[in-house]
Formats: sequence, C-alpha cells, structure tokens
Amino acid sequence: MEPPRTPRERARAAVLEELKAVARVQLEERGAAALSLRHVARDLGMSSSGIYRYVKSRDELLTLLIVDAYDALGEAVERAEAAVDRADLLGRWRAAALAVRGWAKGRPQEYGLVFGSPVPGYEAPPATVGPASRVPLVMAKILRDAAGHLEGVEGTDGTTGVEASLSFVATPLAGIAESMVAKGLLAWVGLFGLVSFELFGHLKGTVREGDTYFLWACEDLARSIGITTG
Amino acid sequence: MEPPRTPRERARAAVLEELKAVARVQLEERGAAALSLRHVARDLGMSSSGIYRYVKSRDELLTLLIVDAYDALGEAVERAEAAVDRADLLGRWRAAALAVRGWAKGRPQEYGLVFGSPVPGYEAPPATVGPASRVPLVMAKILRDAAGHLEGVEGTDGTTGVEASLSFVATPLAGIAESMVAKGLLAWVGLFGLVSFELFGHLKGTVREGDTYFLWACEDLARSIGITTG
DNA sequence: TGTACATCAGTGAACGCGCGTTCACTGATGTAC
DNA sequence: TGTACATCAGTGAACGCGCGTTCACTGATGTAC
Repeated sequence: MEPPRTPRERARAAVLEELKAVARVQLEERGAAALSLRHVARDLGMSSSGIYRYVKSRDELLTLLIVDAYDALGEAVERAEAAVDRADLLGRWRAAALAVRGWAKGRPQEYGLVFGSPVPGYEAPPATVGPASRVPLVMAKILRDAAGHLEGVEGTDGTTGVEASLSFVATPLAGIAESMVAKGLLAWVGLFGLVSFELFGHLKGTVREGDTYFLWACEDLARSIGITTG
Repeated sequence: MEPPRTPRERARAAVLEELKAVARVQLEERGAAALSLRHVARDLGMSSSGIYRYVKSRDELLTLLIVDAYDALGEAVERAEAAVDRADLLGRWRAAALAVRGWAKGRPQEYGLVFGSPVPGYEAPPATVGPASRVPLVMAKILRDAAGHLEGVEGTDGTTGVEASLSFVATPLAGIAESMVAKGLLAWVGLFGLVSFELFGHLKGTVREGDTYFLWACEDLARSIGITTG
C-alpha cells in the first residue's frame, strides 16, 4: 500500500488507473456482461495484447473493479458520516444512508456489479472482504453508540433465538446484545434493499417522489434501531 | 389466454415450453449473460435457425423468461399464503415471505434475472407489469386486513409528508392511510433485500444460521406493519 | 561518464471460438372444393 | 374420398462479428560496473 517509487512504477500505476477508469465508463455504458478487454484496450489507444501487461484476464479486471467499487462506496459513506456531530445519531445514520443512495445513483452499473446478481462460478476473492466491510462498519459504530437508547425498542429482549444465528467476533458490536445486532442488520439490509429496488426499477409506479420516500424510510429504519428524532 | 386448440397449436405450445425449460436450465448453469439461442437450439436437438420459428430474438427469449419468473414466484407466494387461515395475519405474512425465499433459493439465477441488476438499455415491456405485481398484491391484502391493528404503531400519524410521495390508485390499499402504506412498502422492500443479500452472498460471515435469522426477521418485519405474535 | 546487459511496455499477427441473424430450401401437415 | 394448394416447422449454409488469449518480436528505459 506504499505509494509507488520509481518513475516506471509510477507510470505503470497511472496507466492501470486510466485502464480502470476507461473500463468503468464502459461498464456504465454497456453493462458488466459487455465489458471486454479488447474494447478497453482500444479506448486506451493500446493494442489488444498490451492490456495483458496490466491485467491477467478479464476476470481479474472485474475483480479490480469490484474492489474499487467497494472502496469508493466505503469512502463516500465514511466521509459523509464523519462530517456529522458525533452526538447526532439520526444525522449520522441519515448521512450514511444518503451517501449510499447518492453513490449508487451516480454509478448504477458499478453498484449492480457489487450488489446485483453474481455470475455463477465467480467466487469473491479475499481481497474484497476488507473493502466490502467499510460500510457495515460505519453503521455498526452508529449502532454501538445508539446501544444505550435501545432498551425501549420492541423485540430486543433476547428470547427469540436469533442470538445463535449471528457471528460478530471482533467487531465494534462485540458486547452488544445480539438481538440488537439482529435489528441493526435488518436496518442495513433494508437500506440496501430500498436503494436496489429504486435503482433497479421496482418502485416505478409505486413511489412517486423517491427523495421524499427515501428520507422517510431513513427515519423509520433509524427508529427501528432505537434512534429517534430530536 | 385460452388453451390452444388445433394439434398444430398444441405442438407449437409444447415446443415453446420445452424451449423455455431448456433455457431456464442454461440460465441457472451459466447465468443470464451466457444464455445463447444457439446453445438452446442445440440442447433442443434443433438447428440454430429453427429457434426463430418460436422466438424473434435473444431479447424476446429473455423477456419470456422474466415474465415466467414473475409468474412462477407469484403463484408460489399466492398458494403458500392462501393455505393459511385468513385470521392468522402473522402466519399469512410468514408463509408469503418463506415462499419468496424458498422460490429464490431454488432458482437463484432466475431470481437474479428479475431482482438483480438490469442490463443497460433493456426496458421492461408492459407484459411484465401484471405478473410483477402478484407478490406485492398478496402482501397488500395482508396489510389491508391488518390495517385495523395499525393504530398503535409508531410513525403512522401522517405528519411526515410521505403521503404525497406514493401512488396507490386502484389497489387493495386505496383508502388506507398512506403513512401505513409507506410502512408496508418498507417491509416488502426489506424482505426482498434480505433474500437478495442472502442469495448474493452478502451475509456470509455475518449470519451463521440463515433459517433462524430469516424467521426472526420475518416476525420483526411483520411487527413493523402492526402484526404481532399470537 | 560510458558501455554492456537486463528489464519491461507495447506491437502485430494469429489461434480458435461461439455468437445472432438471414435466406432459400424441403417436406410434412392442414384446408378448400 | 381425392386432388390442388397453402401453411408452417425445421434445415443447412453462409454472413460478419467481436471476443480472450498466446507468442515472438521491437525498442525504450533502467541498472551494474
């Protein structure tokens, strides 16, 4: 993760960045299925074989794009959430949620690459795990800070048997009742479900004003994890 | 929608069904991107050009599969929900939710075709609208029957401004407070978000026992629309 | 500073492939009289 | 019932295409002494 040193390394890194940028443009324009190394090479002004200096295969390029997507989304959410006063739990949750939605709407295909249907046979490599957990981590911290307020929320009494079904070793959530974690998980899933449904067109004809509904849903999800207005 | 009459029509319909069945198998095995008319024809024991007697283009085949997927899911959910005592609201909701999950797990790629990321440029034809609304319709009826119990639920007081953002003309929900509809919508979205996340692998390492967590989440979503245990 | 050698970015031709779609056709099935 | 004609399912060859990947290569950049 050090910055590259020699001029050659710097040039190489720059070309790789350009390559990925070109690939991202194509991804948005034609979808993941139509992404091709030859087309990327063409747009890069390079011969189709030259690409193989930078990328071992088409699959590797897709993996690079997936990792970058997770990272870009993670960073967007981290920044947005960090800009809010620590004590303003609803504000933090809302900022994070809006950042997810905003990022997704700006790069629908990149979002789809990560949160859409996976290609059969494609196994997510270990390199994706870290970047993929950036957003959940932000939300976990909000939940942790909200834990004190959770007592009054229904369904967190720990008699439902959810506990055994989860595993949160070594996260900011260790120590919090797992029934509360279960609630948080559902809020996280609900948020992404909403963004996906909106992006993938399943709310057409039902939700007229996406922005308004999203803000309301945000607050409702926050309420479900014990964060209330004001 | 009449059953086909002449022997020729019956034979034609049978071949079309077989064609779609073969295509579904390929869809599950290799994903939507890899679905090809030539391959379907081959598996059907037919020349690659013969396929065009039954299907105008690859896109049309995909559309047929999408409509069928919506219909199959819709039917599965309708059947499961109809088998439960009308007064048992939680049971009805749970049956519907479990049917969605069960169907999705049995045909992940078909589910992904419908609820995964759309191909850029592909516009859902009007023929999908009806089949696509079967599941929401089942859930809307449950919500309607639960409407009486909703008064105590937080956030349904109608002061949030969601109302104007939704449109539910001519559904079983007409007449129900839109703030309640907003809740129901979120439960619907949350359910599909959960199924998608589980299916697409985003809960790996977090949820250890999918079945247990799903059942708990079911009840929690039901509670959010005013349906409580017992 | 200068020379000899190693590294590495990028080229161009070639491989074999499977794809969607069209077209002129054959032969079986159905219809009209 | 028999004949003449129309419909339609399915064939086989061909089109042009873009793809992923390999390979032997050139020439520029970097390194060691």
